[in-house]
Amino acid sequence: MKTNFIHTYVSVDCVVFGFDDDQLNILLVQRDVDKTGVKDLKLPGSLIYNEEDVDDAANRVLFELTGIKKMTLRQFRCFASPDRASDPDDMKWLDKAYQPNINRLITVAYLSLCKVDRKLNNISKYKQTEWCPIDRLPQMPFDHNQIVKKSLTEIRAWIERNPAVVFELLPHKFTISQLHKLYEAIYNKNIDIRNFHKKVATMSYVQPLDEKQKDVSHRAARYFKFDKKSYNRLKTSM
Amino acid sequence: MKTNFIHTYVSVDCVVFGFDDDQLNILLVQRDVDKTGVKDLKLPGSLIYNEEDVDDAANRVLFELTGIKKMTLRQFRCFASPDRASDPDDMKWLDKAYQPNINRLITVAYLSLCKVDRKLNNISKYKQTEWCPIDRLPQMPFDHNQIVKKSLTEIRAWIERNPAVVFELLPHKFTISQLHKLYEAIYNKNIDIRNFHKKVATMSYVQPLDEKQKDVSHRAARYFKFDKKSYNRLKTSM
DNA sequence: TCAAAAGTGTTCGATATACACCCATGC
DNA sequence: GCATGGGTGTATATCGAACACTTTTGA
Repeated sequence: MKTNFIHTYVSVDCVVFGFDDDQLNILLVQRDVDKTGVKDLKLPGSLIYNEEDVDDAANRVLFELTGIKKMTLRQFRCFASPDRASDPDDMKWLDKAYQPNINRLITVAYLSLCKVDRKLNNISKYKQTEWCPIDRLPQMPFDHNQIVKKSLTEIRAWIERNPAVVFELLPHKFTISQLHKLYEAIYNKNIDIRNFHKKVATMSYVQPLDEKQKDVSHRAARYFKFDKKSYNRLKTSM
Repeated sequence: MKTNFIHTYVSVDCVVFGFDDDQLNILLVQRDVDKTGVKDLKLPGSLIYNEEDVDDAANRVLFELTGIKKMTLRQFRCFASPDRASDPDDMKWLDKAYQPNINRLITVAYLSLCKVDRKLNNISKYKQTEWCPIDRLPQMPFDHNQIVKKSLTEIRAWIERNPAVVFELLPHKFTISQLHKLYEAIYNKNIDIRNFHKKVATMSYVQPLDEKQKDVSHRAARYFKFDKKSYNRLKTSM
């Protein structure tokens, strides 16, 4: 019997999106090797445990990263190129962070969404976490840049299938303007604000509150909320 | 250093769709254990090799199955539940087919498409392959039934992103009626034939041939072909 | 009174849906 | 001539895109 079947470690890596009223950001962590002055950022991730499903592993990584128990997440691809972990620096880091002689590493990539103003309970092993604008990402280890690139097309497909997820990126109370800017950032194009108002008006699950902005030097905008129940009612009736 | 990280084999499993002018079918293979009279069908798949990417492994499985070098395929999900390979029969089979003591197995699932009338060059290790209608699937080992279920929603998403792939399920020459039935099977609903004709007429890449059906006991239908060049021109101009 | 962002309606074209009859062929 | 499936057109509804001005507020 051949024994040249792969026998390997498997990891999960998470691309966590956040939105800061201006652009999309991704949450990166600092790799805990000794510093040489250069920043050394990567996607948060972990090898998975023996009795752990990949979804559970992704949830664990996100919990360690943010302190949030059940974050919305979505698996989007397995990356398994034989040479994805062949850079000497990356291999050295694997030796140190996990164990020696990990010659190959398969990873399962996840998308997740997080409010950027959320206090991140950095329970974790990570020295430092950092929101990084998607158009100014550093060079990252392994194939993390490629994973992020792929995640950008996936997030759109996700939102089209499930429009509720965008609200994970906004505060509980938000203005139409915030939602508008978020859509513009995700689709990377201008969206006519008048048509956008109409579109939102047809979403029964985006509901106006009585509350308005305060202390703004212009007309105060109304706050809206996302109503999960209305959304579910709508979706189950289809 | 903890050593309770998973260190495991990884497989690929392929859900190959075919269309027989009536319904969608999936290509299953017979598991080569000694028979007890009961059919024992599963998704075609394989452990992956040391120096092999998962996409390459899926291509290899499909080649061994059909004799076709580069089939259209699409990765859609990693299945990694810790107990997906815990059924005693399944474990016994793994022992025999691969090697002993595979206590856990992670699989990466792929979609692929194949013309059912294609001569399958069964190059392979498989005793027997069988097209099986999707609404009459047998009980399969591991979580293969779950994988197939998930694949049904994925195939729709795939076609919406890339309408060219449906033609992989039809002969090179096909009638509008065949295409119509195929769409009805994929979406599992009736589609008005007059509106369907109009829709097809807007697809510049579906082109009429001079040829018509022969020896049919009704008005002969015109054959059409899918023109890849027109399709690519259209897609790159968008 | 000015600056800055909020909020609002109409028109047009494209696309999707609903719906019914005549045509060609083999038997 | 009849059964079988092939092929066609029109009317309506819906959706998305284009487009500009008035309102509110604080400074």
